[in-house]
Amino acid sequence: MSLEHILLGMLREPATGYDLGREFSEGAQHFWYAERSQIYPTLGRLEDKGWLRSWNEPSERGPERKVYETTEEGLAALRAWLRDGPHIGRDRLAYIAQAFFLDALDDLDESIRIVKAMRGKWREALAMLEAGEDEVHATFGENRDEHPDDLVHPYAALRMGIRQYRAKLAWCEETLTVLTRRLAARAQDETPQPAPTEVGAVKE
Amino acid sequence: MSLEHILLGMLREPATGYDLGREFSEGAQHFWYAERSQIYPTLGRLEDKGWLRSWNEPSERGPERKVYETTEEGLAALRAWLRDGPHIGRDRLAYIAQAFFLDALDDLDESIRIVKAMRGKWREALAMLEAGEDEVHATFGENRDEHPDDLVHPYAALRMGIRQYRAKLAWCEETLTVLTRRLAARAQDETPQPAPTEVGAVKE
DNA sequence: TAGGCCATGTAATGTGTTACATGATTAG
DNA sequence: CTAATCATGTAACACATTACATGGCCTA
Repeated sequence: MSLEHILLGMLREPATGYDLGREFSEGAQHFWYAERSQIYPTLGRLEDKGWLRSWNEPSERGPERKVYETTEEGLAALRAWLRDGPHIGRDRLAYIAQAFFLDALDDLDESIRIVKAMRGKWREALAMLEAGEDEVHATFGENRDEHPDDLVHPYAALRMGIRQYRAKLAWCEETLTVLTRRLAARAQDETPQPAPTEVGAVKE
Repeated sequence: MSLEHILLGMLREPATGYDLGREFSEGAQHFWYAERSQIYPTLGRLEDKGWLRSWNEPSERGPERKVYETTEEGLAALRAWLRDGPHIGRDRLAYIAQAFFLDALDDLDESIRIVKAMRGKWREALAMLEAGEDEVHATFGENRDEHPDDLVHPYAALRMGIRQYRAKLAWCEETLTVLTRRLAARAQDETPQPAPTEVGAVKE
């Protein structure tokens, strides 16, 4: 199960279930998301297995905080999961499915509207990741050879997110070009030709 | 629910649950996957809603085939789903999580091994999509303005897949370069220096 | 005093996977 | 005769979402 291992990875630094939920929803972790209602029971299970330990701490405001931390056994489990090879699941990408079936609308204006909406969402997501990258550059410089050891992998993960969103955005531009040209061509077809010249011969 | 709408889209051409399952597992649909054990009950529900109709046909070999087809109401539901804006779910990408937490191994050779394994899988996936693209080019030419109308959206979906995999592969190369350089630098650090020259002053 | 954030969780429901059950036909 | 492919499905389990419950403290 992936969420378990992701929590093990995150809890090498102690945190509460609430903290983890916030990290997910603030997009600190662009590669995963979980609701708190899923996080709390999972933390309980991991503690039962001995992969996490926990203790209580008073909160500045609000109720007591239950702080968790990965144990040695938990770290071993995380390492086993990492060494187990890439966990590439089958993609379920509803937005590509939408692109695929968009001809059901038979309305290029609608298609264009939807692709532009995608572009808007992905631009926002990319901006967030690029802000993270800028911060890294400002702090440690642009030369990756000089980044501290423990930044290498998190930074690589960030780069993956950036590359993926850029690819999506490039696709939006490519697709908008194609759709717009087609729309223009169709508009022209429907315009009554002032002088048919010799094109008429090819008709049907 | 996405699977329902994807089946509605696919069943504009009549097919059986078995056929749909084969399309998913043969990668004809690179953006979605479902087991037959999920497909059959979903088809039943869609028929109850009146979004699909079905009839039986004898099979060439094997038991009777139950063929489904999208109804007018089903098509309307599909269109509503398409017009509803982009369905961009929160990503759950275990492989990026692995990249992120890989420092837990503290072993660059292992990191490199895992990134190479990712590259291998994605190369295969890309090759399949590119083969599909080649086929399109061979049949309809490379100029998208001249593709038939009903190919436009499926082809755009294919392009998205290709761009995504290319981005992943570019990331693999970038990451392998960084990791290899770092490995080399570390090996050099650990090699006993034959003549420390004046670098010794900076130690600690 | 109302709403937001802190902080814990449970319950019900929805979605997806794995394992199992059944049985015909065909190719090796 | 064995295995693969065709073809249907159910059942048990695992994972994820939405809604609900509780209550203190802080700010506007």
